[in-house]
Amino acid sequence: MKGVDQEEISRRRGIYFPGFGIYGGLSGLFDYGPYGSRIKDRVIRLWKEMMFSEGNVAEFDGTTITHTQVLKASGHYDRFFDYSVECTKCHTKYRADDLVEKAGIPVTLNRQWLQDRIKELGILCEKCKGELGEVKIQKLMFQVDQGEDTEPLFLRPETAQGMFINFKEYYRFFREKMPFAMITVGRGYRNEISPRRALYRLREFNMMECESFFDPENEKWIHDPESQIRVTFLTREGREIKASPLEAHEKGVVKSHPMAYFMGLALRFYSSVGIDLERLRFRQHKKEELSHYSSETWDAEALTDIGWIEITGIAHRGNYDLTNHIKSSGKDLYAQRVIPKKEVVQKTKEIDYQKIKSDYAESSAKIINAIKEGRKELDMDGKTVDLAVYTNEREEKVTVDRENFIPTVIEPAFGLDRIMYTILDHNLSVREESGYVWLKIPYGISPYDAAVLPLMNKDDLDSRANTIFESLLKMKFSVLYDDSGSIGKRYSRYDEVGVLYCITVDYDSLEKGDVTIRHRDTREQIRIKIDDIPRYLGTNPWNGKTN
RNA sequence: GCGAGUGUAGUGUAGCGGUAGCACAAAAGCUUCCCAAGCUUUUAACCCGGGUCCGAAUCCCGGCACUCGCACCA
Repeated sequence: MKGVDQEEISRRRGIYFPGFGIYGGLSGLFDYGPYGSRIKDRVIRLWKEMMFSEGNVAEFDGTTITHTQVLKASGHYDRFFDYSVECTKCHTKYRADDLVEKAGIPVTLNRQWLQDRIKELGILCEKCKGELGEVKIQKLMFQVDQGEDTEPLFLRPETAQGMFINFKEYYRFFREKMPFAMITVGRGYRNEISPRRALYRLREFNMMECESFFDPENEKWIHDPESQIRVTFLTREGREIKASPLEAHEKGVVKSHPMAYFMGLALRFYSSVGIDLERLRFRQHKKEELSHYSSETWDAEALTDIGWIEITGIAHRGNYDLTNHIKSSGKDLYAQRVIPKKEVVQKTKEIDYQKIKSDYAESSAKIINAIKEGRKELDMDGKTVDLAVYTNEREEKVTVDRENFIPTVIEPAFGLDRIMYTILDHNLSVREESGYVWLKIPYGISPYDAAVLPLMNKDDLDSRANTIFESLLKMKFSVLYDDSGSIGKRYSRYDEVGVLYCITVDYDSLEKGDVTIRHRDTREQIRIKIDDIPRYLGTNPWNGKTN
């Protein structure tokens, strides 16, 4: 929003601010203050409600410290190091492994190795042909040390993995029926090289992620995508179309049905937290942009004062993660589907332990291992032994009505901090004539339900207002009490942090037992009975609509 | 991480060798019965660490942070 400095207001009013201020700060780390924390909590609550309304959705809450094997299987571990090298002349920076790869050599991810190859091959700066400097390592995940001789652990770079490694738990929870989805809200950590722009790029950040699991033969969500809300879709070919998620899917722009479905869900969510859909688009990732695991990815991007920013990524992860965790752990993370009954001949190989023992009493273990490795023959003391002799094939007829498959996964991942940034950007409003600033967020994410204000701090107005305040608190409303400064100044105070209602106790209140209730956006007031206050909070009595 | 620039009360700023002004905000009081009013009073700052100098917020060096470019962004 032009003319409003979001960061200035956020610092001043305790929405968010840079972390560790008294010690000079630490880049990429921000804290949410009293108002920001409440807004954030309510955004999370709305998101969860939205997701849970699907019925076949459950929640997961996992640890942030992560087993190293998980990250090795997920592919994060190999990208753990970024090898960079810089031109000593023009200071252009390159990825060392990219340069070596371009020279046509298979890359080993090792600092010294890369350094040696660059020297050996005489690789120079692509721009100015200057000499390249030292290969430097940038760690992209935060490491946690356990002890001296143990492997380090890592803080998770995304929340998703917990939803894959425990797949079987969820599969049982949903009584082995697909599709279903798991959601989680939590923190992730990435050691960004240059965190910048307030909440945009953080090193510790909040995510709201969902992993939905499908039988690849029936990759459809249980409901159809949104058909009413239309937004811009920007395809990987650069085509722009205005469509609802349903239309986008039917036209083949968005290939995946569930992906289109989650786009609609995202749109309803954005709308409920006050993000302007006129300043929102879905942008498809180009081929070279796709993550190591994804075949189709769409980002929801919002237009803010710092340009188009990604606030949600909806990625088709295929069966990448589960496949790798099956390989890496050796555990069964398969789902099963029911198929028509059929008889199949099952061939099983049995190792004839008795025969091995009688032929090779001493070195039977060698033979057995070779067979288990699937080898056909083995050299024993210069003689070639035919291993087939030691196995018996057995054929068995069995009835089968189930088969294994690895579910495919579609992941809508919402960046909470960026969503907060966008909400503030889209809702901080200025009155042109006076420069008056107010935050026009929906009631659902307003940090407090209302502020209770005595018109003046005397004549019993304050004690009456305080009684109302206390009783609203008892009824579990989140309210504030404020008797300091002129009434106008107090209205302004709560307008600026998005509190929708101000309840004012004036002289008439003392006689009639009523109060005025003021709406933030219209500044209109009406008089209502004190007992009616709870009924009015959350509604808009000025036009009969709810907020 | 590199290059350039910038760090002064909660916020926005002035001062640029003689230890800091202003505005808004906040607090106490007066005033005012409804949209950042006024008056009085008060609280409150030179990013951190070295160096030069009789004396440093000011000059120099290092760090940290921010802004803008470059690079990075699983």
